[in-house]
Amino acid sequence: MKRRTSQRTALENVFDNEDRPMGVNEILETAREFVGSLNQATVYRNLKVMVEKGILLQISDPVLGTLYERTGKAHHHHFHCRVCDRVFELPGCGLGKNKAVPKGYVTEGHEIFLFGVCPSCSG
Amino acid sequence: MKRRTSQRTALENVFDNEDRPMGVNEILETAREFVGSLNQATVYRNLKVMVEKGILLQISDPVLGTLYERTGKAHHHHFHCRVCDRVFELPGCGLGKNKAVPKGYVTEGHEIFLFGVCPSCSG
DNA sequence: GTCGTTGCAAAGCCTTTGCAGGGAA
DNA sequence: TTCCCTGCAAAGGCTTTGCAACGAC
Repeated sequence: MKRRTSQRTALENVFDNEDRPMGVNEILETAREFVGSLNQATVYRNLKVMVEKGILLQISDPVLGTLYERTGKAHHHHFHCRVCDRVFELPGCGLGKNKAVPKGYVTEGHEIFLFGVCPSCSG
Repeated sequence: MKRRTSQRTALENVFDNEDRPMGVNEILETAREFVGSLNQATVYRNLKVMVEKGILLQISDPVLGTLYERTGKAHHHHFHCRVCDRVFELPGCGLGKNKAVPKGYVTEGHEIFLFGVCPSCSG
């Protein structure tokens, strides 16, 4: 990732415009609004690089699979709407101090996924 | 799922002997100890049926992908050991009452994944 | 004997990779 | 001009599906 190309700028634009984890397909289609010829392989390659560089975070949705989001945000978790199948970021962390695990387990991190209906779909 | 075959018995044995979510490959290899000729496609087909019947639960590990576990257990969450890459079930739920979500979100369920080192690997 | 099940192979996704041409510096 | 990056197509995993043979009942 040493050269600035229109493809990479397109990908960054996508994440600038949508503050929400997205899958490869959505990223690809949105990015093509900027660079019509954008290829899937290029997207995969760049997403990988951006994750390694620490610009993006890879998360795993139980239904949608791999999603990508910008790093640098406050600790948060994810909400999957079963109606529109979009994932949203929820501020804060509902994990109580009783997240205590059984003796012998050493916890280093956690990921929480909530399921339900989002405001747009329940309103 | 109307006929009892040796293949299905083998699959049930696997879940009887290991109280831990497992991936297709591990399930297949373990089940082959009972039925050597067991085919991958058969495993996929039967796991699917068992999930539909409510015997098994399908969960999604961020690293390992799809895993299967027996249903009917108390509410619990999962712990992924980064050393041995096995997943364990942790009793109870550390999600506090402040799992309150922003206005407009309707929560119907949740899934928690903890990451770290398990007793066998940290001891 | 029926017809649900299995094994095998082919096909379908999603993701990665090899390669030659194209473009940033 | 250099050589990083892209597009294209082929190849790799994982999972599903079509089909003929098998076997539970």
